[in-house]
Amino acid sequence: MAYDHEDVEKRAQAKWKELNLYETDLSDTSKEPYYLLVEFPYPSGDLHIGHWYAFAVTDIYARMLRLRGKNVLFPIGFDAFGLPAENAAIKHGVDPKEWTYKNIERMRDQLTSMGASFDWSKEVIACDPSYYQWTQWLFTKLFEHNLAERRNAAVKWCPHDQTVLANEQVVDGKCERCDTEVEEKHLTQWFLKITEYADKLLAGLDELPWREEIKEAQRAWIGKSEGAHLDFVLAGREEKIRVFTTRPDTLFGVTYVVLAPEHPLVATLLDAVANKAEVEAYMAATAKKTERERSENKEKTGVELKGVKAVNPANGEEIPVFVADYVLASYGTGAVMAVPAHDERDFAFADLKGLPTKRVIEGGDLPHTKNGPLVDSGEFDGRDNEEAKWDIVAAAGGERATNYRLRDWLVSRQRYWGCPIPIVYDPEGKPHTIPSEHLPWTLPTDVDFTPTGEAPLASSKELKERVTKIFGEGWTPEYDTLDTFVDSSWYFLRYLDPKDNHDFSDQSLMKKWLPIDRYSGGSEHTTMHLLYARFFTKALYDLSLVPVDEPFTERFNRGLIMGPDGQKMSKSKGNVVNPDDFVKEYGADAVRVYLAFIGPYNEPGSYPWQLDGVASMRKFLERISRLVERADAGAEMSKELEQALARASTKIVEDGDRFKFNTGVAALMILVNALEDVQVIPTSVLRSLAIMLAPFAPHLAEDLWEKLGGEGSVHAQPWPEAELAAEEERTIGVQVNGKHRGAVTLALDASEETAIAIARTLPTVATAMDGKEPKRVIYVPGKILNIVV
RNA sequence: GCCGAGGUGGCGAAAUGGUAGACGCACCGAGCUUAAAACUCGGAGAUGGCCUAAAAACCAUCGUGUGGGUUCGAGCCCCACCCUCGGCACCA
Repeated sequence: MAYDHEDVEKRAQAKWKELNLYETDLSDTSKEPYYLLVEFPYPSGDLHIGHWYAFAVTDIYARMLRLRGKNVLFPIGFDAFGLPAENAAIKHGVDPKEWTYKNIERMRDQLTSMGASFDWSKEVIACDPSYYQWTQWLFTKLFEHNLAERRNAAVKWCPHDQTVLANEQVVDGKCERCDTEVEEKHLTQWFLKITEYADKLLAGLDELPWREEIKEAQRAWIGKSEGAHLDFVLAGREEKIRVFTTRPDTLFGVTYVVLAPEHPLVATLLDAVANKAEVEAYMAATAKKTERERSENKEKTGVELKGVKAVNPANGEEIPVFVADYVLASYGTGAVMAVPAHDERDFAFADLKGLPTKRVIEGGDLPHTKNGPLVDSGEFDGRDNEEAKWDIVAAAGGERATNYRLRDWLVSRQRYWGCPIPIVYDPEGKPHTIPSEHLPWTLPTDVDFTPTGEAPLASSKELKERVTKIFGEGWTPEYDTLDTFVDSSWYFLRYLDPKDNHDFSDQSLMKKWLPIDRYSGGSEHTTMHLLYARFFTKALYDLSLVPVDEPFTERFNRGLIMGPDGQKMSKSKGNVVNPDDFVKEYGADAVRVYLAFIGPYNEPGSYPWQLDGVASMRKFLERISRLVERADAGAEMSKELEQALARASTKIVEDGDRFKFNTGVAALMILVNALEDVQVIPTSVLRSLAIMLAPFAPHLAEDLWEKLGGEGSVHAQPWPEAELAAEEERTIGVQVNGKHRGAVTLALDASEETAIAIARTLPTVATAMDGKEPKRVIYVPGKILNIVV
């Protein structure tokens, strides 16, 4: 009794479109607003299994919330700037814009065909001038408030993609996109000052009810360290070396000082050192190494600056100064005080160079990194190291300092298909924002896409002429474009007012709809997009442009769908599952139900795609359609049926709110199993079943609703709020001496005496009691009876 | 190394401190069928016992990574350890 899923799907989708079911009236005040967000996709052109898992399962929740009477905003858009379009342009000579919009059109169809209930009227497309105009406007606001800055810095460069990258886009020293080893370059680039928000980003996490692993990953990424700045004067010279340390308590144990090879003082001191040639050779050698090579080579290297001595501010001791690449120029002050007795790295280096080790904290073997009483530390001897820490800093003339691992966000890219940075340079080379009347500052089309390391926009004649015409002779354009993560840092604000030509969003709607109730996405964005979006929101909040300082109340990172072999899907392993094949054979609904059933959605686990899984869900759906043929309007509603319905309804709602759709589906199966034992089923029961099925299998549910004579759409019905009747009796376990010995069914108000009497009739209980009388009885009505003899 | 999340049948998994393994996959048996598919019914943690022609039912012991502990009672709480996954890592 197979149903024709293609026909059912086509009819249902046409019906929803005609009824305009999913367009959210944002100003509606009769229902409680709920903003459900899922990360907008890059329009790669084809929906893979990951897209299905992301959108179809989130859609189940959107539909469930609507049935439960919420005014649900469930928008969609496209993160449409980015490299693949440009690469297609380079490879096949197509227009990146055309390529992108063609893909968007295709993906709209695919998303509709999975039965996703997106509100397409709110669609945003990041590469559309009506959108990027406001990306540009927001950038100018950040620039005006000194949160965007152009400066020269050591940056990561991807030689394959021919562009700089943000720190967050470098994974294990490789480009996140193309896996190419990144290089370090010194370039003048645009940065957003996310580090100014490091503390706020950290503090905000404490209040968020997110899973600990997401919060911890962000905390680790921000990497706050509290310590002190201390100055080591150079003996007989003007200069001093400023170090950052988290262990000022060990100051008396410093036996040498180390500068990073890139530290500016190294060059200054070069003429003063006795071994200039050796130092220069070392600097040249380290300059050739990537940061990754340096950190992978645990064997430390370095040379002494002979003839130079630093003075320990605590005791006036003169100690040697080294240049070594185990000290990073980019962290702290680029210089450290070395305490071999209480730091593993310094210990290793001192060991290598035969440098002295001086213990200042009592305790175990060296290097000893734990706390303890101070020794050999002058007036501080005997005090607890932690307790004396700040007194030592004060005595040494230092000051408290905090350092972050987080770096400012590098946002300029030497690529074409991105949002043009809304900046022009005056004849002196000073940057100016482009006034809002000239926004959108459109992306020129007369460019050469071939990557040369030079930004493609530099080849545009039109752009240069445009700048000259508007700003005058001698003014020049900015040629870089923005990182696409800038586009995606605020798209969720635009959904509230996507067509507004006068503002980036609507203030009163933001007040009503923000923060976003629930944001569903991938764990790969934990320290990228999710951090950037929080930063943007906080910055815009401080500029009074948005009413909230955290964008997302709840965040769920979904798991990963693996190949049938349990391995990550990849073409080279040949284990890639194409959802289209399954949709064609079993229907979109079966694939949706399978994805919901595969495992909990609230945990970032990984689930293998079982080849028989979708088929079994299809069978389940067919069993439901067969049930519907047994509908009888005159059949009597029994108490058992009512309870079965109530149990399913309650369970699905509870589990849905926890993003546990697997047990929700199971609850539905239990109900269906029970209904199969009933000869004639009241129509009202089956209608309730159709409504509860609707979030999971929206097309079939619509079809069944019609067959059951329901009015309108099943998706516009109220959730069946059957009430769970108070139970009268329950089967509970009986234990003797804490060991399970059987089960008895008891009235919930049965007395302890009754419970014991009935339990004793069980042979297993009687045997276990061995004729003895109970010494103690634990009886929790409805839960357990434990007889201790 | 540090931080976080986990570890339950052949597989995906379920269980507010109270009958561990719901629900499903795969599997086994039976029915329907000329046959198969589909469908329907039933079974199933392991080991042993009892009864048998054989099975079921029934009974016992063991069983949620390992070892301890708290508790009348632990998959769940506490301590130590092992393993898997994720994050950070020469960050001073």
